[in-house]
Amino acid sequence: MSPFSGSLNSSRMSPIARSSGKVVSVVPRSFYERAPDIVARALLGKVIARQWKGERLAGRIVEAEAYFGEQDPAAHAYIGRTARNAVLFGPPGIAYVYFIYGMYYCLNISCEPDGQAGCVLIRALEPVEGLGTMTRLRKLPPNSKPRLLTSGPGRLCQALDITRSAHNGVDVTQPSSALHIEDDGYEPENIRTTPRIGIRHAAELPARFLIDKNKFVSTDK
DNA sequence: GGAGCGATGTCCT
DNA sequence: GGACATCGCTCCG
Repeated sequence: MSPFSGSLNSSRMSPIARSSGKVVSVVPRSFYERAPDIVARALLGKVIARQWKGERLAGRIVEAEAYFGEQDPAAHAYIGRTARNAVLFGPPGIAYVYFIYGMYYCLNISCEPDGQAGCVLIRALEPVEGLGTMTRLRKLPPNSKPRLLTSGPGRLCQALDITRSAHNGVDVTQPSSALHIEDDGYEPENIRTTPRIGIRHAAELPARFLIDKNKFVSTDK
């Protein structure tokens, strides 16, 4: 299977790089203007790119969860609009970063049209570029297993130095953003759907998507 | 390898 | 004052 099928004839995506014959485009806002479960599934295989102090850090999305709007008891939007979750009610394609358990950040991308809440939680990446820097940001010893870098929502934010103060509200559809999402044409072969994990409310909903047999997912279950 | 648990800041009632 | 979309460390087998 060609890793390049998918984006070549997509005129809606503006190419931002053509190194080594590979067409890389930023994922456009219209991509996110859909239901969270559609977007979560479609985000698998896309690349999160982080410009960090002149260096490029990147990882491929291998696991994501959908959170629906005000009718989803597990979603932050469930309680209605507050200062904390305001991003969720705004336009699609914006990073929603929040602080959890007193020590970790989690990265979400807002979905649905402007005015409608909904988002996708990025749960795991396969690290692609800048593994050495990721290892240091994670405070892991050199030569640690790559899977420890970004296999989990808190871990990947630490590995990419993603924080609420720096990244909540960032537009990930702009190539110039220090945090944006790219499509390099990769298409995952087998996508598996499971219940969401790590939550107490509405946990039975099958809204977690992962690339089957990928060793960088947070857990196989 | 799996279950149990503590650490710790922010938001909302 | 409690909940929390986590992680890494113990302790036990």
